[in-house]
Amino acid sequence: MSNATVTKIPRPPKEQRIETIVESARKVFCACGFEKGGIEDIAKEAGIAEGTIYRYFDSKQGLLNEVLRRHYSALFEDIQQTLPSIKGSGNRIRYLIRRTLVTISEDRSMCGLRELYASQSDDKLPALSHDQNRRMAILMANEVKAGMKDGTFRSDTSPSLVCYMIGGALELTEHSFMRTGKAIAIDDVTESICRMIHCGIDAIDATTESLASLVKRLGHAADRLDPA
Amino acid sequence: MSNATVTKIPRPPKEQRIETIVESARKVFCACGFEKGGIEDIAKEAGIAEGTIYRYFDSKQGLLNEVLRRHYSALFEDIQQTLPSIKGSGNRIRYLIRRTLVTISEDRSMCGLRELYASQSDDKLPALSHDQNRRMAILMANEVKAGMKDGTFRSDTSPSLVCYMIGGALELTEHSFMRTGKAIAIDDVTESICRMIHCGIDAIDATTESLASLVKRLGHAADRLDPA
DNA sequence: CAAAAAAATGAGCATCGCTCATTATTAGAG
DNA sequence: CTCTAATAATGAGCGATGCTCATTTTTTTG
Repeated sequence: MSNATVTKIPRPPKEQRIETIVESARKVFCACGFEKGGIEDIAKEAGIAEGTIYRYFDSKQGLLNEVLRRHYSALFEDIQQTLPSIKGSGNRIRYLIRRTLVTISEDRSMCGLRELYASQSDDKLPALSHDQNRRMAILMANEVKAGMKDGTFRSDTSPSLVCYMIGGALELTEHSFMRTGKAIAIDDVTESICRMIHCGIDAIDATTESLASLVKRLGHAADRLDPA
Repeated sequence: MSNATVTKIPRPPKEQRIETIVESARKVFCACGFEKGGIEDIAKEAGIAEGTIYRYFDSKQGLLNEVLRRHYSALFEDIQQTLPSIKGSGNRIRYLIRRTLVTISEDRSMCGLRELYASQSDDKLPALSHDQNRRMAILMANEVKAGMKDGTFRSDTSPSLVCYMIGGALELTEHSFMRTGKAIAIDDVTESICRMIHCGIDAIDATTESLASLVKRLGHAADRLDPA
């Protein structure tokens, strides 16, 4: 078969092959979802045989793991670079909330995978998505703890529960985005969540500011009427 | 084959057959999970052929739908009976939170299904679990709106976001319960969530104290100015 | 009782993740 | 370069499973 027109295509190095496979998997998963995106499709997209994929990955799930790992590692690198430059627990929490919303907005198809993924970990692997969620939760919990320590936050606060609430708000906003496709009002949502965290929903007769001044004025008035 | 020992077993009525199938499905799903619980297992458990199941249900997913629908319909009937007897938006929200936590604690295996289910609705049916979550969200949102209307809550609150936060806290508490199996401190969690909703996490000890003392002093002052 | 309708059956289809014997390519030694 | 061993790639096919449908069994109707 030494036909003159046949040019031998040298095998790409291992690294590049993995790159091709992961990128093909990402495309297929994003386009079809995890369940419907078959190994066959990924192999075709990558221009290789199915079996080759299994030389580099244990399973379809493992392939998804890698796709998501790469996606998240970029996000976390970004966060870890930015976070130290922000001062104040409250501001850092606000940043984490906002940054997450930006990520959700940026990549709708990937979010679909993430959602699917989070629940898939029935009893199989310690799912990567959980790890990433936990990582984010840890970052937030640290900020809450820091805030409790320096007196910014109440000391009887449960950091994990606060994170659950923030996480829940983000997750359900994501859900809603996935379903409706309606753009997320990032700044509005961020501020709403922050306000909620900081002040709750109870009505205070006046705003906090005027309450403070009211306390002062009433204090003065009381001083005159009833000097301590 | 008219053997004397063979007794003809009459076919059960349609209703009872469905009952048997759904109950068998519940058992199998709870024991093995949705993925690993095969139609074959359900058929065996029910003592019928696989094909018979498909006379009454379109698909395995449809069968799970019915299992969950029945589970939730009992919960919601209970809630709808109890809710009107509770006065005050805040108290009704507290009840909804607590009732959900009780449900989660009561039925761990069912929760596993619910979780799985919530995410499975990639683009298939409008998943039932979402419907139920939405139903609960609507109940809560109504309470938040009522509270905003009667002045209990701030008027710039976003009802849906509040529900997202509560829902998130509940869902992640559920997650944690599912993973660790550690009992949920129902009352503690309920109170933490409620406190968070009402007051946020900001430290206000100073304000609260001064408000309390202020009230006292104002009371004294008022006594002098306007002796009863 | 006979015929028609309804219910139940289970062998088998289709799909899909995954394996492994076979083939192709590369690397290293002489 | 040639021969050989190691490595990579292939794709037919296996096993599992949700689901179908021609056939059989039971019930209802006249």
